[in-house]
Amino acid sequence: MKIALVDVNNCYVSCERVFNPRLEGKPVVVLSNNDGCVVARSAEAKALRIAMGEPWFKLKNLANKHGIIAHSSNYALYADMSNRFMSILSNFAPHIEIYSIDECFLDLSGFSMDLTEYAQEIRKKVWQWVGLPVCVGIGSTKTLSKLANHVAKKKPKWNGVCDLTALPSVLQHQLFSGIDAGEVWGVGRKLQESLNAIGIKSVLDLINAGPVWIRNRFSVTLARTLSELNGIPCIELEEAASKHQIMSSRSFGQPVKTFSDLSESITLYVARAAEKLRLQGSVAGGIQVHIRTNPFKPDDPQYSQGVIMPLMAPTDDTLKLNRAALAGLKRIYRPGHAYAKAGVTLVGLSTKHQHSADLLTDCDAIEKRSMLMKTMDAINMKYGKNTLDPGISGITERRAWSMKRGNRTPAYTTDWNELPIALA
DNA sequence: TCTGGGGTCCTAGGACCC
DNA sequence: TCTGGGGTCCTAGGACCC
Repeated sequence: MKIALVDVNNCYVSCERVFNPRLEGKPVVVLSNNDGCVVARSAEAKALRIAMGEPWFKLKNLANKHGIIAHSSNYALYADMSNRFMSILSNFAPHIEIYSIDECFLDLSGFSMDLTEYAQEIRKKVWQWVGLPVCVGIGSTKTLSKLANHVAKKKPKWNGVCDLTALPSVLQHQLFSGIDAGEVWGVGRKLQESLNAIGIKSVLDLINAGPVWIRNRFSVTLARTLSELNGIPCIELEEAASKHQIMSSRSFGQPVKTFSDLSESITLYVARAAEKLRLQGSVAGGIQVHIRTNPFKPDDPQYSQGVIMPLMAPTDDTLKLNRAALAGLKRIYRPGHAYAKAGVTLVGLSTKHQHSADLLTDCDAIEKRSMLMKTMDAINMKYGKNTLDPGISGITERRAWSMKRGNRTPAYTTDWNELPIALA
């Protein structure tokens, strides 16, 4: 097997730079919803040692001192850029797996040409067509291709492409002895700490550990990772798999106290989640509702609760899902708390047509409802999100709980009203 | 003042059954 | 008085990923 991982460098910052070249060469960060914390950093910002996930309010001083430019996140723009990026990649391999908004695995098994040259061609094409800088890692398993991508990104001498399959194993081991085990895909902070404590520091140390011992001391997951590092594929390439659960949740722009404000927000999240559900042709067997206070305010009374509401029959109907969600909210809502976040998760998903109607099912009513949902989705697709929502979700301008996004750039590519206009 | 959102997988432990 | 052992299923929670 030969797998390439193509990954956009500093994705959100790079997307912003496509439309605003003045950001070039400057420290730039993109913030999460509510302008809460840093989710993307330019190379210049990384050089200032700004960490991923750092709360923005803690960086205000540093920002003033170095002229750091912060943008609110603009997901409509990033999603559209991502689609263009993926569609370019699909021309370079028979099978691809879109792994995240900025990463894609390509199956290059059986390709006999010089893969480093091929990967450079990919980089060139993506740069020419959408203006995004990417790096490419190639390995005989997904885990190795991720590791190769890390090398391509961090070490300039590789010039953006690292093909481990073309590297003799002596040199591979030399390379791996200089990389922390924590950089491996699947080894997070906790695992890295435990591994370090028993003397496994580098990727090479991990490769040399016994698989049985790792399985017993840790977990099957880490044992699988170890096999992958040794070139034995354990993680398949998955093309367009359906989601097993669909979540929609948000932190509020300001604390929310009343049941009615909470139910407005829940209704909106149900609408978003149900739309995704219908898009992938699934139905949900249940809906989970969760609410919580702000854990960063330990002096406030804390409350965090969720409940799963099973449905009589699996459905993709926004209004039925919403009825269940609000009944769940009623169960877990406690007055007197300042809620910071709420959300819903659709669970027990299955393919829509797997379900046969029973004697009590009113097929006519279902058919009518299904038309209503299709119409709603079509209108929202054409005129923008939230054009049509269930009445209870509140009027946009009056929502006390809406997000803060102070520095959002226009939706350059997805909204007619925000197209960039070239000034002659 | 101000700390994201959306996923997957595994494990432990309780309920229940025979 | 003495009160097993093995299996399945479900859920909550943790760890990880981007």
